[in-house]
Amino acid sequence: MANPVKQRKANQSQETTPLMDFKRAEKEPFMSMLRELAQTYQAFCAYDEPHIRELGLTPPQFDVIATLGNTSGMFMNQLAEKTLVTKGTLTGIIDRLEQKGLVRRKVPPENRRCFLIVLTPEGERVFEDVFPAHISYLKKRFGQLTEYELTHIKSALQRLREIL
Amino acid sequence: MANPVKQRKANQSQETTPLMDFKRAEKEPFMSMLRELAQTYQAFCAYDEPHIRELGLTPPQFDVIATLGNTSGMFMNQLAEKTLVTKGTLTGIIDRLEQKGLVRRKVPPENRRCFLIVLTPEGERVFEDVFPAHISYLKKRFGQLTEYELTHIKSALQRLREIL
DNA sequence: TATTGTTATACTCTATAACTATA
DNA sequence: TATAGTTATAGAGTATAACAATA
Repeated sequence: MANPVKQRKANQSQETTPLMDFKRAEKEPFMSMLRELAQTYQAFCAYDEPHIRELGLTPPQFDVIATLGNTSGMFMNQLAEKTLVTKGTLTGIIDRLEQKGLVRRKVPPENRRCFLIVLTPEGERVFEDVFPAHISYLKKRFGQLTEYELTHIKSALQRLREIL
Repeated sequence: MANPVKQRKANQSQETTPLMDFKRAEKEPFMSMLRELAQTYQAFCAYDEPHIRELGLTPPQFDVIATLGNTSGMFMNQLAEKTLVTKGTLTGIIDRLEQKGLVRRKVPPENRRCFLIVLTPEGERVFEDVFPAHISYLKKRFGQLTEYELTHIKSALQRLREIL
């Protein structure tokens, strides 16, 4: 899990949604707003993801740990629904987390078709230790926002999600 | 390029940033705002991407076409910077677009180390035809927003990006 | 027969590092 | 030597479909 040094020059992240440079788009007033959404989210990921990867986790893996934290476990199908991946994909993610010793598949006696996925003690430790650290990391930036600004931004985003 | 029917039950998209279910997070006021950001962006992708894929393109491929449209071509390094991928990754993306006949590598005589990537006539056609179609598709949803709402949302996002 | 999850298959993207060709 | 881009390598995620085991 060597600390990767990216070759890219830009200060940026993973996925790019194609709203960046479509000039005709300017005719539509909503396009500049959507471009702003994409850029803002990408800027957030560019800040967020390297810290997650330093912890030796990928974003989907982190998501699974976060989802399992403070629960008594979840079944594959529940977990897939929560984390928005298909069951086949989740199998691979859980496999890798199991290899890392962070989760465990438990077969419940009452229904031996399914697995209850639970955090191992090591997984709990990650959830307890590493997550607060990540939040502190985020706080460095987002702590700057006033409560008023936060509410404001949040309600703008909610309005946007509403129509989707 | 068969029309894929996703197995997932949830109405959702690709990548999930791990901000969904981390309960301790609630202690920090900014966390709910960040969760809203992630959910809103994901909801957008869930709406946006299937339409792009119906056109036979992946999001990064669409991004390249969009970036090349209305230009006289760009070099690999410029294109990599614009689309925020590394040069090695871009090679593969351009390869696949070339296979599809949408872009072409032109060797400029004055510097034979580099390639000018240009849209083929077919690529132009995609840019001219398919993009407006995609915008109409987006308009179905975002056309609902008033100009006042748009400005409001956009400035909220800008404020957020400012601190990143 | 229906449900749960795995496996098989295939593809795209991601990144780094070593390499080739040109300058 | 420096630059532009490819190639090699490796790994993660994505999806679908076929399958096995259980119910």
